[in-house]
Amino acid sequence: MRVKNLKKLQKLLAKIPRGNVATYRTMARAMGIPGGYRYIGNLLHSNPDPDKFPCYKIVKSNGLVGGYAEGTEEKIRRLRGDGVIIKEGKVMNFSKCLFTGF
DNA sequence: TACAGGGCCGTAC
DNA sequence: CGTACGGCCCTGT
Repeated sequence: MRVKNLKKLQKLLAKIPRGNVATYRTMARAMGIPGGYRYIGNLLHSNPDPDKFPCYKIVKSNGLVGGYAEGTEEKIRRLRGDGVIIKEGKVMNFSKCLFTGF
């Protein structure tokens, strides 16, 4: 099992402050895979432990929440629970909520 | 062990 | 505004 990247991603997610979000592109870049944003989605899709793996903190680079294994609405719900304002399926104040401190 | 396909995207046309 | 394709690693057969 090459869960190395998975763990890395998890660590990066843990670095995201409450109320902030990151994009697939950013995460991929932070992992050293600039063009692997799609791969990130793949990892998250096979998310082994949703509870310890806040993948909902990852949104599309255009601010849209994007998809979610358990449903987009659930994702939005969790984001709101983190203090992120979601409207019409997209993150409000996206630039502000976006965390790039990797 | 090898091959082929997949995925919560992004960018370009 | 909508469609098509691209490049990345993992999973399953």
